Amino acid sequence: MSTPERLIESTRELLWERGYVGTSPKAIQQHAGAGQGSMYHHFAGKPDLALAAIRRTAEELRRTVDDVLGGDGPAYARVEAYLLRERDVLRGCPVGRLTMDPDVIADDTLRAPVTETLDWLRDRLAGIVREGRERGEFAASLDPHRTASLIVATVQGGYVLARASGSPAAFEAGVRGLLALLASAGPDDTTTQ
Amino acid sequence: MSTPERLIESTRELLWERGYVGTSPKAIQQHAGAGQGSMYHHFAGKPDLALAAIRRTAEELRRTVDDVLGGDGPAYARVEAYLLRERDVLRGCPVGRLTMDPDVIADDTLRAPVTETLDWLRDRLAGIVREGRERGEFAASLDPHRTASLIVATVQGGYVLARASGSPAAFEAGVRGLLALLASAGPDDTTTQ
DNA sequence: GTCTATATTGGGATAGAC
DNA sequence: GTCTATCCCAATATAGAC
Repeated sequence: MSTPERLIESTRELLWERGYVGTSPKAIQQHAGAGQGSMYHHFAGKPDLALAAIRRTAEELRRTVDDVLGGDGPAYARVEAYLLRERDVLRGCPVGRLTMDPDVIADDTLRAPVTETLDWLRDRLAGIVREGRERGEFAASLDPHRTASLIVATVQGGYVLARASGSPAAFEAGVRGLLALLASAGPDDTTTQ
Repeated sequence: MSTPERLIESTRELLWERGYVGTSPKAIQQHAGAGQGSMYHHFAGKPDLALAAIRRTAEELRRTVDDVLGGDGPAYARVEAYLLRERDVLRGCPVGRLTMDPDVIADDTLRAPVTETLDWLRDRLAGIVREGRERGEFAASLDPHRTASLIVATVQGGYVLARASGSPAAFEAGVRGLLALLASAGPDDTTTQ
């Protein structure tokens, strides 16, 4: 791998592990096996390198989600596939965790890919819920936007619970709770309001 | 307020705003209007001060939750009250955000109050769901532990969405999505499995 | 209890040689 | 392109005077 590549990949990992504030240029260089001058030759500085790393992580997340959501089965099954997909639960979401980074949130350029990715994810899920509703798989009363927000929040919050308890079980519990409620939101459900 | 008090309160605010990694002793001192020596006279160092701050924040959260959850109305209403309680949404959860702090998670002493608080919160909600189920307010099939995990995850993840988009609306959307599903999980709901 | 002085390491970067 | 030297300031303390 080229030096710029190694620098970006190292930044991605450190950003995931320690966040933006907790990641120093020196740590990146050491992880990448690159010298000081080398890093500053290829990138303007820490924010520039972080931007490249965040963009790539965001792209990768979209591809992964598209893979798991791309089928044409029933809406419930696609949402289920998304929720149950393999994850490195204890590491958390490499995009979502950046929202807790004050210096990322304060910088419009760094923040943009985070905003866009989570917006995209929610809208993608909302489309699937809407489809399911139109096909009569979900109750007509199920709000696609709100339900999609709930799905994304469950995942993001599941990471918080898992990291707090030190176990993926907490993530799993929340996801199972959501799936049970979604399963009960079929078109036959007359109590849904 | 005494100097130790001001130091603890300042640490609480900075921890909430910038996290543990992003909070320096110097910043705390300036925020508290205390000198270097003064801080090290009252506290052993950054971890010691952070522990005092985290413990107090955790206690405060428990009291707040107890206040809103303490009534004796229907289970749904109590959960609703919890979900709709006033929050500083864009600041996020002062306890939950610490799970994204690598130095907190790596230190058992700092991490303990975080683990305990989120465990306690989930168990408290599980108890309410269980009560509601026993009273016939919720479907018998509703799993208390999983549902409680879902509720906590929705809130924690709602903060992520809100901070990503820069608006509390995203938090609200997820919560509304959850409330709609919970409302449909009454005892009459025969589709719940 | 609080202050100032001092110390070590790291953060984040620029300059210029090779 | 990469390396080393250098810079300045912040992070996180300790020591000892007041």
